[in-house]
Amino acid sequence: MPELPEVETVRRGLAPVMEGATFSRVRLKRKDLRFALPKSFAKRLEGAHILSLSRRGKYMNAALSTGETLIMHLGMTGRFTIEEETASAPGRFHHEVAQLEKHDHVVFEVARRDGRSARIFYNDARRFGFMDLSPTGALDQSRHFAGMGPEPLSEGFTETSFNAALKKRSAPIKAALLDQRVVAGVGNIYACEALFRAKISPRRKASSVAGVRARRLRLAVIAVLEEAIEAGGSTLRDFAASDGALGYFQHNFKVYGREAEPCPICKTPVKRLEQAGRSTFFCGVCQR
DNA sequence: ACTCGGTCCTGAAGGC
DNA sequence: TGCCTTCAGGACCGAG
Repeated sequence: MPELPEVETVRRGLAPVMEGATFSRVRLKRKDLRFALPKSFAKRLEGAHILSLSRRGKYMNAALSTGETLIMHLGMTGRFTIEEETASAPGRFHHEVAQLEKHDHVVFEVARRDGRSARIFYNDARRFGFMDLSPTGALDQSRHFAGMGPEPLSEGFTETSFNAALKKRSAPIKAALLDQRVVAGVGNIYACEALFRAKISPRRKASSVAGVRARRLRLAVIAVLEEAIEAGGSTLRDFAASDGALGYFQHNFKVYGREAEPCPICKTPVKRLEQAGRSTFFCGVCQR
C-alpha cells in the first residue's frame, strides 16, 4: 500500500524527529524482516548521527555520520510510530522500557539535539518491509537503487526518458508503470489512477503509448502523486496530533477499489481485471 | 533483454 | 461460533 506519496508523508513525519538526532539505542525483536537484517545492524547504528532523511522511490534513506546509509522500505504494512518523552518529566518516557505491540520489530531510540529523546517503533504485520545498510557514497549503485528509474517529481522524469523506457516494451502499460526501472515509486493504486486520468487503457501495449498519449500519461503520473502527497500532508497533521502513528491515510481514489461503481466521468461501471497477478481498476469507455 | 508467474507474510473479509 | 478460502501486494527470482 505505501507508494511514493505515502512514503513521502511518513518521511515528512519522521524527519523532524530523526534529522540531527543520534541513535542512542537500537533494539531488534527479530533478526529478519522480509530479508535478514545486515550483520551487526544495531551496533552499526548506535552512536551514529542522522544527517538527513530522504526518499527515493518507495524507499527512505537515513544518511549517517558513519558513512553508511540506513535504507528502509515499508513493504505493504510497514509503519512507524513515534513516542516522545513525557513533556511533564523531561528525560523520562511514560514507560521506562519500551512497550512492544504485536508486530513491532525494530525500536530506534534517538537522542535529539534539544536534549529530548524519542522512541521510533517499526511495526510490520506482513513483514514485507525491510531495512539495509549501504555505504552512502555507493548508494546509487546498491542493489536497491541500481537501475531504478527517475524520480517522477524531479527534472529527471522527462518526456524523452519516459518515451525511451516505454518504447521497447511489449508488456501492458500497467505493468510498465509498476516497473521501478521505468519510473520510481508508482505502485498498483497510482498506476490505476494515472491511467484513468490519462484516459489510457491499462491493457494497451506500453510501446503503443507514445507521442501525445505518453505526454498525457507522464503528466497524469505527476499529478496523481502530487495530489496524494498534498492529501497526505493534511492527514499527517491529524496523525501528529493524535497518537504518533505515521503512515496510512485515506485518499479519494477515482477508480482503484471501485469495481462496479459508476465511472466519475461517464457513469459506466468501473471494471476490474487481473494483470500479472494484480488487480487493475479502469473505465472501459473513458480509457482507450 | 524482456515477460510472466510463483513466493513471501498475516490479517481481514466472506462463505458455509 | 468457527473453520476454511481468498485476497491484498512490492520486490525478487527462476524459467521461458
